[in-house]
Amino acid sequence: METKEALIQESLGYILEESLIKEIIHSSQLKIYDVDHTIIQIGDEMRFMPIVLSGSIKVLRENAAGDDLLLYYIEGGDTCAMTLQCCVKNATSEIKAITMEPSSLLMIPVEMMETWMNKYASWRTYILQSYHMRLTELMETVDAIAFMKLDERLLKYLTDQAKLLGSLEIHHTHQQIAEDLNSSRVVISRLLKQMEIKGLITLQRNKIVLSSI
DNA sequence: ACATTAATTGTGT
DNA sequence: ACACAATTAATGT
Repeated sequence: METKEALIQESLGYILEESLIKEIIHSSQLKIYDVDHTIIQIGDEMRFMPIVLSGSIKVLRENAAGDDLLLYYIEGGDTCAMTLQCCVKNATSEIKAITMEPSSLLMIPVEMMETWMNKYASWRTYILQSYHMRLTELMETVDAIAFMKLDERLLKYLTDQAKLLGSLEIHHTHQQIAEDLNSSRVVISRLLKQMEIKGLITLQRNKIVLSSI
């Protein structure tokens, strides 16, 4: 197991200046989570901004009825500046975040955010870039929901997932996929079957294998 | 190794 | 959407 310092240096060392790295090491908390662990639940009080050091997490929105919708993913070295933004206002989370693989996260206390924003140019750039990336991904998701049919969205979901986890195999049940896409299990099963007939994928229990990306 | 049960997936209405 | 059948994995004996 790598030390906290090494992990931080490895993922952020190139982007952030030395003195800031020292401060981060000093005031952050390192958290290690297993796969499918809920890091942030809706209504949680936001006292930390997470930076993903390794692994990846998905961010979902939930409606009043309790249906989920996948918004975007956050990979290693990335952060969710939006988490911070949407939570400064009312201090509770509007979204939930779940690990997609075993992941290590760095928890930055929110009170450090403003201090560092004023103090470090590299931090400002980092946060703004992250913010921009999240917004771009969010727009892509909005486009997908507004303009793509479910079968196209499903294919995009599978390829995104494969790219992110670096494997053609996707270990999800049809039910879990349906939840991410805010659809129903039967519909997903049928669409997947069609894709299998077209030769795009092969189906096994708890596992979908992409023929190609 | 076998039987039982639970979870997942497939299909017709 | 619902109901049910079929298949597969997990567990106990």
